[in-house]
Amino acid sequence: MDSNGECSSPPTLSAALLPLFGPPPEPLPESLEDKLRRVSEENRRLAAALDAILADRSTPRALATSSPSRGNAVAAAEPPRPKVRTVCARAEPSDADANHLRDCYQWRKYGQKVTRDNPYPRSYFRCAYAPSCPVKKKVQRSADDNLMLVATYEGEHNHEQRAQSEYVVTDASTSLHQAGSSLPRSIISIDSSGRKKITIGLAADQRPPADSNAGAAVGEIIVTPEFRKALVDELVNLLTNDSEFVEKLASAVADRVMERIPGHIF
DNA sequence: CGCATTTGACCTGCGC
DNA sequence: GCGCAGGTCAAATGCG
Repeated sequence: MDSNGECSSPPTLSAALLPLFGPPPEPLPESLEDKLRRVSEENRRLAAALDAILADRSTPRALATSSPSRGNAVAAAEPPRPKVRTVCARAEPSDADANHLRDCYQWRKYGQKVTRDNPYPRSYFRCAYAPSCPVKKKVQRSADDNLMLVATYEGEHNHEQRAQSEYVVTDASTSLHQAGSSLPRSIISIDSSGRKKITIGLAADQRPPADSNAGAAVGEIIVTPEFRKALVDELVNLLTNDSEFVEKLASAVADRVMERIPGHIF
């Protein structure tokens, strides 16, 4: 799948999922109620998929069994290193002087430093929720764009996330080069009970108004193409091995086809 | 008063 | 060994 969301590979499950991530082939008359029901159903399926992915990541043995040759070799040859990942986020203009990236964890700042290659100070944070949590976070504004925050996370949390939050996940190229457009965007939200919800295909102006969680921190995370590809790969890998999902998908496709047959009576 | 943040000092790793 | 840069510590400070 390329950066435009188009897929040039032979028909696979990922190709079958394409309608979930892109516009429908042709607009069908659909009431708001129908749309809400359809999106809710997609939410439910994707939430289950994400839960499975996260559960899989938290169990190294499961990863080792899914790719035995690579996983075992790496584990045997290299000492455990803290996992490092980088996230870019666009800060609100009103927060132009702030140097903090809000997310679903609680952080305590323990240092700040001006680095050589960047005029903006780098802030150092530790996870404040669990004293034993080894995760650290570095946040620094981009030297090129002072509204772009670059956060580097080291390590993995050994506890559940605590605060509720909602992220608007966008494609890097989209938000950098087509800012202001109404392209479909995905929303991943995590409520206080730890349940994840993904809403696919709703542009910003189509999203439902904020509910009782309006006070929650909202950050815009720009997903790099590498992260996006890894996420898609993992989703495809997981869903391909989920016979129940494949069965339900086939059933849903069949229903959709039947809907389009002229004269079909519901 | 307690907690989070600030900030200068100190520590550590790396290149020369 | 020395200097530099990044990372961390801890006392001072601010705020609710």
